[in-house]
Amino acid sequence: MPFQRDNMIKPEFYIRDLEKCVDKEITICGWVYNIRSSGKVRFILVRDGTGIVQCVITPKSVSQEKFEKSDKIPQESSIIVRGRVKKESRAPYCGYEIELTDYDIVSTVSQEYPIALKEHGVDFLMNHRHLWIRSYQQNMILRIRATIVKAIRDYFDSNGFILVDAPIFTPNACEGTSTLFETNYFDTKAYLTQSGQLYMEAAAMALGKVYCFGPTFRAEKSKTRRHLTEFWMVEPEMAYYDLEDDMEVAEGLVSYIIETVLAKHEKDLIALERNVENLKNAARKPFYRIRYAEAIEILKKAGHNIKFGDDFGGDEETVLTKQFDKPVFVTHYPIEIKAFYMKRDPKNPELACNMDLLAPEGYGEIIGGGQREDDLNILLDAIKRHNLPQNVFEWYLDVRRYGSVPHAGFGLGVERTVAYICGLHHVRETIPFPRLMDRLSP
RNA sequence: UCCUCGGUAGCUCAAUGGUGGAGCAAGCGGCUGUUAACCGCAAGGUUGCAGGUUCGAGUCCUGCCCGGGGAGCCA
Repeated sequence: MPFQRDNMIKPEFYIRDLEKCVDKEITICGWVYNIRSSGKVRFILVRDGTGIVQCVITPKSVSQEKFEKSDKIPQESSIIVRGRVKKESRAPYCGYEIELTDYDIVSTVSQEYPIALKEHGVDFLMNHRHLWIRSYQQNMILRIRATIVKAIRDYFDSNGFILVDAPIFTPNACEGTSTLFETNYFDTKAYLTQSGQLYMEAAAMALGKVYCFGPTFRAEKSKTRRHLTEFWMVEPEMAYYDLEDDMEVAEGLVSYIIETVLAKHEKDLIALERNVENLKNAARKPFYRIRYAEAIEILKKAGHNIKFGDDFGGDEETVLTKQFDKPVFVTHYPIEIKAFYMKRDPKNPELACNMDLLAPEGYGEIIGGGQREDDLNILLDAIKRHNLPQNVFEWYLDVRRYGSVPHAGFGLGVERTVAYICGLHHVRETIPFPRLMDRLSP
C-alpha cells in the first residue's frame, strides 16, 4: 500500500535513543541503508540521521505481501518502520535491533543509488557529496564538527567574550599578501574577507574581549590536504593581553574542544579509528612551548635543509609535530616573515611576539596569532616596509591614535581542527560542501 | 604555475604491441541470524578526446582535456 500523507508522523523516537526504548514498540522514520537476507529472515538496516539500526523481518512478523517485497526495497528508499526494540549483541552499529511488525515505504528509489556500500574514488564521492554525507562516517564527521563549533562558542561565551560579526565584503586586502576573491561591488571593487582580525582589534578596544566566527576566503591556488578556498575561522582578540595571555586562551580553547568532543563522541571517534588515548593526552594542559629558533634546530637535526629566516613548509610542520605528543606553540618567528601588524619582541626587535599552535601527530598549524603592534609610529613604518597603501588602513591606525593598549589575539581554523580531532588526512571531508581550487559544486 | 601518478563496464580495478576480464551494484533465482552476507544464472564496453607509428594500439609517440598525490603559494 503506497504511503499516504495522513500516515505521516513527526518522528517520536530516534535511533540514538534506542537504549531508552527496550521492549517498547516504537516507530522510526528513516531511509534504507542496506538489506541483507538469509532466505526467510531478512535484515533491513535503517538510518535516521542519528544512527543505524537493524530491523528484522520474518514471514510471521508482517503481512505476506510486505514480507515478499521486503528484500526488494532499493537502497536509500525512505521508510517508516514499526516494531519492538530489543538489545541484541549480533546487531551492527548500535547494539539494538527492532523486530518489525509493520513498515511503510514513503518514497521508492527508482534509479540505482550511486553510492554503493563499497570503496569509491575521491572524485566520484566529491561529485556526489550531497549523497555522500548520508554515509556513516561522513555523518559522524559532520556531527563532530557541529560539536566543535558549539564548544568554541561555549568557551568564549562563558569566558566573558562578546561575539562581534566581522564583514564578509572588505575594501582592502588586510595584509596585502594573500590573493583575494574580487567581486564587483556596484562600481567599485570589493574582496571577500580573508580574516576578521583587523576589525576585531577595533572591537576589542570597544568591548574588551571579543571574537568573530565566520567563513573566510582565500584565492590561492593551493592544492594540498590542508587548504580550502572557503573555510571557517574563529578569531578572538583581547585588549590588555600580551603573548603569554594569548597562549593561555588558545591552550584553554583547544583543550576544552578536545575534552568536549571526547565526552560526547568517544564511540564515534573509535568508529572513525581515531586513537582516542592520544587525544586524551593531548587535552592535558599545559601544551609545549618552543621558540622558532629551537624549532629550526630540531629540523636541522632531523636532516632538513633549513636555516634561520625560512618559514616552515608542510613537510617541516609534519616532521616537527610528530616529535610531540601534545600541541606545541612555536613562538618568536623572525619579524620579516610575519605580517605587518605583528608586535616586535622588546628584547629582540628582529623577532615577532607571535605564536603558531601546531597539532601533534603530524597535523600541523591549527592556530596562528600573537600580540599586535600597538605603537602608531612603528606600525606606520611597518606599513611602508610592506609596501601597503596607508590610506586604506587609516581607520585601523585610529585604533592606535585613540587610547592604544597592548592587545593580542589569534585565529583558529575549524576544518584543520576537525581533521586533527577526527584523525582525517584531508580537510575536504571536514566541511559539508568543500570549496577547493577546482571544485565549486555540488 | 611546476613535479609526479592516473583516466578501461554505473563503481573499484585487471589485461607481454596479438580474441578487453574480475569483484561489487543493478536484473533473475536460492538460503530462517545476516554483519560492505553468501551461492548460482544472465547481462553489462566509442578503453578521456584528437592525431600519429604499426600488418595490428587499452598498451608506443605527440598534443589537449579531466582527476589523484605533492610542491609553490598560504596569519
